Amino acid sequence: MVVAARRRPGRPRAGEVSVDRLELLASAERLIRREGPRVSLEAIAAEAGVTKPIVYHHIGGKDAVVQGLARRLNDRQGEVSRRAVAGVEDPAEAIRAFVDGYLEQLETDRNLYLYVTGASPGSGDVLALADRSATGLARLLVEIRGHDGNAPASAIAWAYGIIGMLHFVSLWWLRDADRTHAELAEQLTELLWTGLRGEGGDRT
Amino acid sequence: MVVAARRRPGRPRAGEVSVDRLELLASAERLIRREGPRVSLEAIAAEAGVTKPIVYHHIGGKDAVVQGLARRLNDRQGEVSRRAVAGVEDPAEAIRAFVDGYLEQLETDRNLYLYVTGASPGSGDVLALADRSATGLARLLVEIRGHDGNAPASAIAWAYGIIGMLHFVSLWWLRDADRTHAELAEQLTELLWTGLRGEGGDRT
DNA sequence: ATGATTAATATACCGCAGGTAGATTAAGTC
DNA sequence: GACTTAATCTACCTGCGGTATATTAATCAT
Repeated sequence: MVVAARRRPGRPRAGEVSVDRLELLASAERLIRREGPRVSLEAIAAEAGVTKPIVYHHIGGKDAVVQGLARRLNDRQGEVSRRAVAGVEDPAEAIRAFVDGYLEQLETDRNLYLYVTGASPGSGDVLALADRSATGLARLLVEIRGHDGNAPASAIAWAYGIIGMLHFVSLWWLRDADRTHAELAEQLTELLWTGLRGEGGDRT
Repeated sequence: MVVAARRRPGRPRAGEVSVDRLELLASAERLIRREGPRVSLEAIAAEAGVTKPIVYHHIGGKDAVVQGLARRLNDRQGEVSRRAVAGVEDPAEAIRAFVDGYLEQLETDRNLYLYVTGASPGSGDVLALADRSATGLARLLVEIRGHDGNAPASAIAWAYGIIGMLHFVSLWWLRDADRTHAELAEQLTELLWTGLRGEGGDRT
């Protein structure tokens, strides 16, 4: 394991650049990708060539690190999904593309995803990182559906529900992967689009 | 805080009853209900009037305790939901009753639920306790839907998805409760039953 | 009876991870 | 050049999960 050379204590000399928040997050991400989701703050600091207090100074506690990584992950995943959906007309097909993009990205960000979602020291930590996605998704839901008249109240509930659904399916799929992301996306889309009622619906 | 009198070290005298697995779990549940989801194993042991190693002897590590409590919680919640659904003909109404029962039970088991779901030391722990529910639900899905021909493969994915959905919505609802469980059940049922497609569906 | 074995317990410790206080070095400033 | 300030490291504290070992008493073999 190649550890970056540690600095001397004390203020760095004039020319030396100091680490910043961004660099720390990038280091954390690199380490997690390489070593898996069970890395300590100390290891993260070491990966950046600094020590724990620096992480606290620039970012904050572990929760803040998780938050920061979650944000990057969210943004990247949002970007992928947005690109996948772009130009797709049929809404069901759009959902399929969205989910498929989500799952495909998940495979490459696997460790990062596990770190971010698996790090719940207290309790309501998993939610904190779902909040951003949820509000965004809720907006989208209101937009595309109008939500049957007057109730955007249900949109936020739906958003959390959908995110939870994707999350759990993701964890399960990452653990015992027994199908391709394309297959899984297809299956999830069916549930999301037509619901448990199925294709039949009101036709009878 | 009334702490049960600790025993003397050594084998208990002839008449004295010894704690068993069931009693330990009951104590843990009682403590969590009273003190919230952030209780240590040591506190759980103390609540039962014993010490940590006893918990390890009778149950196992923390994971085992969580598992045990999760099982009780699952069973109770399953019971409530089963009773709520009994005799309901309309499938959509059955779903609504199921979800409503789930949410109502959640309010009384709040702390326990948070303890069980929030305790993820490593990573894939949340899944472990979802597994039982998921396989059961998957069976149910295959049963009531036949799953459109030949694919029970998607049933398990749907099951994890639905459980994840309920889970996330539950966490969110427990945190910022802004509606009644009846309202939320109604909204979730709409999503689960008709899907994002909505009532319209194939009618056009 | 009495010594050896076994069951059931408590005490005391280990290691790790998150978090923090205080020492350390050098740059800026008057 | 002395003083303040910035940025860093070292060293520690705490809480928790987990375990090794001592302690007590019942049980069993002789």
